[in-house]
Amino acid sequence: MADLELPYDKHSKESILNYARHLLGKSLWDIHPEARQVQSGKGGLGNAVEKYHFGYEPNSISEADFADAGVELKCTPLKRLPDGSMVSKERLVLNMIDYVEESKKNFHESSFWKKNQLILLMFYLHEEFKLPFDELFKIIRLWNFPEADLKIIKDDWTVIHNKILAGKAHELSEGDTFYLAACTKGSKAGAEMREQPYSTEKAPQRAYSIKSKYINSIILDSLKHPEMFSDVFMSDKQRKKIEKTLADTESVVRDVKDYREGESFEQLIERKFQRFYGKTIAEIETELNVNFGQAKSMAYNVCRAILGIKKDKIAEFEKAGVAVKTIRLEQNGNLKEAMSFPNVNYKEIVEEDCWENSALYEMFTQRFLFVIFRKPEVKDDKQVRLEKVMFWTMPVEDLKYGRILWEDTQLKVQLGNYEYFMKTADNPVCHIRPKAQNAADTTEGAQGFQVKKMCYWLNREYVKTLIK
DNA sequence: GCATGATCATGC
DNA sequence: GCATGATCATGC
Repeated sequence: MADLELPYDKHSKESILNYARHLLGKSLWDIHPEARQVQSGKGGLGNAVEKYHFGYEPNSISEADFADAGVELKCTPLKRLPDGSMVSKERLVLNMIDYVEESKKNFHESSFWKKNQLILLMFYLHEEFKLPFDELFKIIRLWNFPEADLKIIKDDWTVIHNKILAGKAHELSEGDTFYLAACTKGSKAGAEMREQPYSTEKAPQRAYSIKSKYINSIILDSLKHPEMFSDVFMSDKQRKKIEKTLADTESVVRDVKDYREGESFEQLIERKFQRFYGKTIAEIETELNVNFGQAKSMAYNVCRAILGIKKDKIAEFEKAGVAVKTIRLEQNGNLKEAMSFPNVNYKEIVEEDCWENSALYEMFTQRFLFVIFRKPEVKDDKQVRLEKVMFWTMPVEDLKYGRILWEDTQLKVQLGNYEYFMKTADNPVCHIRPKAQNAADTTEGAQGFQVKKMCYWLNREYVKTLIK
């Protein structure tokens, strides 16, 4: 198709955006009935939008889709939560990582930066039993990363790059990074392997991706701009809730000048905590003029206070999905308790098709911030001292024990056996134990009858060794 | 009411 | 001291 025939100016990002907006509030089939001839599955919508709406053949070039305007097109699904709000259905998968080629580049030469500096995001609402071609576009906008976020993304890219340079591409994990991640990509997770430059070991094929929590922050931001969305709110109540969420979040770093020379986001956070190491809760409370409140929210409140956040939520932690966890040590350095995680969802686990797509996998591949306290001899809970904080992600070699727990649990739930889940002694990393209000507090099992509530735990000894 | 983070209680 | 079972407390 000759350029002159294109209904937009391919050199102009504004023109491309304006033309994309014809789809806002509509489905592809609504305005391109001729596209009914295609019915391919995954990725089909993106390809069909390129072909039928924008009038060019889908490609797999290393440049952005609209090379002349430097705009990369991405169609990505939203899902509705039970409360009616819309969130990203999944991470946003970008280009494949060629470990060999990428190892030779710096950030600005990287395939990630070349392709994804400016993204035309077209969010459509996923609905069960509907083909994507028939689903409605709800948010359409251009996106480039704000300076403070780009700093974290560069740090993330460097973490991925350094692992490739160290011959450890096979140990990459989504939990290694904050916003930009190396996610597995292929017909079957882990099935397709690729060469890496500094090791003979083959590494699972991975692509750059933006974490779904970060995408959620883009969705929220879009709702501040009426021209970017169509028919998103179901009620005033919901609109107010979103306004509140937007108003209740605050960034740690508002100016990239806050970083010291060569410092990463992670190092900046650790630096801010360091001067409080060894201090009691009461001392930190006095010094910062705050009250940390009760156990459940204490660790997050400590983070907020020390990082200087006045509002409810720490923006960077929300966007990266950092899970803040408290660890309490006895005087001798032993853990007071194992570390608990959300409940086993019996109905869900029997439906999960593989370990990599399981809820437990998602929990265990998060980036964690451990806030570690140590107990003195006195018996006053408030007198625990802040020992240190540390970011952590479960190493790939330990994830296999997560898989063992998941496989064992799924099988037992399928068989209706709710009595003998894996215990501490059965698995070096994780186990399952009851967790309920009381003995009468039960939940529906996969077979429909009421069973005990259980939750996932990281073993006490395991956590002890990893914080050393 | 329920999910979640954390802690208590008991027995070996 | 630790594993295991059970429960408390908070926030939405």
